[in-house]
Amino acid sequence: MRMSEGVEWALHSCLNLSWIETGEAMTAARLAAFYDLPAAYLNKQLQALARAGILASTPGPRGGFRLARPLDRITLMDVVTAIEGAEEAFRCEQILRAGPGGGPHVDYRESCVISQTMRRAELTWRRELAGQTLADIRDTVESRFPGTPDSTRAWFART
Amino acid sequence: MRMSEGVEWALHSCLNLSWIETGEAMTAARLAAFYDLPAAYLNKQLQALARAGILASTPGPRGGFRLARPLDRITLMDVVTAIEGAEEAFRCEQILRAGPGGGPHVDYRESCVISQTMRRAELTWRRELAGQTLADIRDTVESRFPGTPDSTRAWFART
DNA sequence: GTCATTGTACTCGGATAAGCGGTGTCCGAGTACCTGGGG
DNA sequence: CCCCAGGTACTCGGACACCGCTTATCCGAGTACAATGAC
Repeated sequence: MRMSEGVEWALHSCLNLSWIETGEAMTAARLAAFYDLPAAYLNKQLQALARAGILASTPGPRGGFRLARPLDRITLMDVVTAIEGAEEAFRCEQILRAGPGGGPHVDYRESCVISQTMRRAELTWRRELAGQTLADIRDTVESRFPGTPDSTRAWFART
Repeated sequence: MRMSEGVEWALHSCLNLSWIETGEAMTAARLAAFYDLPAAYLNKQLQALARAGILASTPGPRGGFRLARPLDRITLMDVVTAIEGAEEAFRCEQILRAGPGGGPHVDYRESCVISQTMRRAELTWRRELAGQTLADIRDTVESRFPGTPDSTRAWFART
């Protein structure tokens, strides 16, 4: 059970977008160059964020990606869902249905105690992710590493 | 990000093992027949549980699998770890290292705020899983569906 | 000088291949039981 | 009748194919800008 590494890329790229905010769009290629990532593949992930309404994209020259809304309205859950999809990690295949007392019209995702418990546990995780916004992350970073915004801006201005 | 379906099989099989407890071992084939699962593949999952010390296995005639310890000492986390492995879902690839201010000797799994937050969220999930034992599940099932232990025993006695 | 038109370069966007882990299967090592014969 | 040896059937255990998803790449659609020429 492993989460796509695109999630990490997306989170870092959103933070970078917030630090270089100039009203201008930033291309996927430049965002990729910052961490030496494959540009076309990062582009694919950013597309997913755009489809989810987290980023806004504009094609053509002077085009690229921008944040579609402020960081305090983007939760970690939003980003994870955009990249990974909305499906849960534990999926009850309802094997009880094939068992002795199994009926074809029972929804075992609801009635199976194992399914309930696993989903409840996963829900606490999702709630934790939904409770953290990218603004929280940004604030913590700026508090611990105050030079980050400036140096990031400088890097993108230089290249 | 999807969890192996073997986790579901393993959890249900452990409960069944607790209900048919007779001092005798139960073969993977019979456990698989209960839910109409591929026997050889379920066997593979049970092997993982045995390696993790959750089940005890004995080969040969009259062989099979038994619970290695009581259900109240088997947590959901134990089973998930046995099947899925101990690695975390979110793995910080330390892309900050390749960035402008990145140093080769910094452990970004520890210092990166994104990594910290993602891991903390995942930890709440793991803690939830570790706080639930299979005995809790069994008690809830027996409370809601009192006939389950008997009917399960009966099915295995019949076949 | 101003405007329209054409051409060009650049960006996202989705369609298209490679790699890898989960899924599924198979046969061998080892063990308990059964069978047959001897004491 | 009891004991022992050999054979047999059964189980786990790990090695071996298969498949779908993640990873990675490429080219086309569309747009803004620049260059060019007409007015």
